[in-house]
Amino acid sequence: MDTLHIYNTLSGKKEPFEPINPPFVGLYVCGPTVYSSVHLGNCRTFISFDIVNRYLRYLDYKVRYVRNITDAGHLENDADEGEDKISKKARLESLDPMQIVQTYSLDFHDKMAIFNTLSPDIEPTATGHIVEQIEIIQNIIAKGYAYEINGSVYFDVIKYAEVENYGALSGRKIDELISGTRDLDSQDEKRNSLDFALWKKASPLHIMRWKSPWGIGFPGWHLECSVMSTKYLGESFDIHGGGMDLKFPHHECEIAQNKAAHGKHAVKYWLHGNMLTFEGKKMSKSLGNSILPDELFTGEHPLLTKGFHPMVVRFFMLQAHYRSTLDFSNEALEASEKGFFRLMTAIKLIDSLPVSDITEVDIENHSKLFHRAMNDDFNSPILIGHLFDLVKVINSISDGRVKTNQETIDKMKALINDFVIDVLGLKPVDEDGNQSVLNGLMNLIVEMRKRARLSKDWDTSDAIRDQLNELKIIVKDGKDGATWEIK
RNA sequence: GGUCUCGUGGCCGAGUGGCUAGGCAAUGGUCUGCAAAACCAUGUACAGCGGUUCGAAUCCGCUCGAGACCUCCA
Repeated sequence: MDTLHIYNTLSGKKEPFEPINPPFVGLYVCGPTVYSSVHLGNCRTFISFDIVNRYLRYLDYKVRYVRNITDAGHLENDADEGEDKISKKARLESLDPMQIVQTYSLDFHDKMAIFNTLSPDIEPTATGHIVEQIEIIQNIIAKGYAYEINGSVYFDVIKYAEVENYGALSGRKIDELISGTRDLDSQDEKRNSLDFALWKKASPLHIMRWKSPWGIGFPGWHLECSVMSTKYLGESFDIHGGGMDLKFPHHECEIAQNKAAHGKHAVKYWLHGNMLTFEGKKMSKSLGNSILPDELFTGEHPLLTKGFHPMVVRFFMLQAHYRSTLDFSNEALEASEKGFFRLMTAIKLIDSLPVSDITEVDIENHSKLFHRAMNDDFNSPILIGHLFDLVKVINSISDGRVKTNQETIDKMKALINDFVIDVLGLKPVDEDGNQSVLNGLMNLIVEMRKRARLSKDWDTSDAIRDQLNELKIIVKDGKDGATWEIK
């Protein structure tokens, strides 16, 4: 593919990417609910869309990337007594909800930076857009697609479905949805179990509360994305992304809200990233099989044999296509780790390649294949496959088996920079004073000194100790062997 | 139960009608004091059965298995 094609969930097909107002591109991605630490599954989605963002920018589109922070309105469940996740956590820990929000927003940003994802251009919060959310609710009520009851406002899905296709995105049919609903909870004040909350009345327990025309309450979860995406990207924008698990009902509700309020579907291309699985099952907090980024970096987790560098984890994720599930395992991570370092080692070789007058390398062809891979719905695993073809070429040049000239080397370097550093967002890792390497080295030196001492080779033993002293490393001989520390 | 997706060689994972994906692991070789690295070579992989076709991992049907969504989830 010579131009970018992306898979649109709405049509179920790969479509040529044609922005509404080129060269501008509006990109909205559903961000996290900040009531606990992000786990690896969450991170995968944001890394997937980081690639989308990066490649669009590489193609010189003027991207406005909006990713929200859900800091209110996300309910524990759909029942009437459903409690806001953040509100609940705050109550349980006797904290102000905004402390929870701050703690986990910082954690989220920290992890996104560690994974080398680019920051969104705008990162709006639900609590910062209460006024806009109230306005759109009033609008939807005025259009007749929402009703108030006991201080809460619900979207009338049945009425909406009479004129619009509710389920267009997720491929669901309204009749099947109605018959398929399980709970026949008589407590439910909604007209139909499919209806979803636009505004919820706050119970006395609920500490996050705002004034509204319907009394004290808080906004429904689905609403914020409709409001904030259109506020910052316009009533029609190009790409809306999110995890596959948000397709229904979250994104379906977003579409319904937008159509009810503005009479049109806001989004041109819907993109959905697939799940990270563990032993075949979706990694999620509720299943208790989630792994936190820090646990993976340090290896401090019962299911992990060792720690992995964030760039290795990123590389691992990019070796699968964003629309496929990816199964997490120690073995798979270890394979990626070796591959990643093979790639990085080859890249470092470029600067010291022998230069010839002639070239046997068709760098333009590599470039073409790289572009073709990414143009095909951001196919990063194919790109990585092609990168390893180039790795082989680089190593062969280094070994003197293949000849190439300076011009080709320059182009190669630029190409690697574009695709590895800019598009895939991978960066070399080895230079930042790796503690485990230091420990390994010191263990080695201490062991060699021990051997010298056992054979009463005091000259060698003392020379090692003195030279380490000069490096500000103190060796201390104790009863149980030597220890060391940095002065 | 309903809707949908997936099942690729030891592992991970691309690929949607004919052309070696790739990484890791494995085996043989070149190189090397020995290793490592690198390079070269090596895999009757497409859940099963049946069908369509000159030709199927790829399309269709059935069977088996796994998963996702239908309730909060990236």
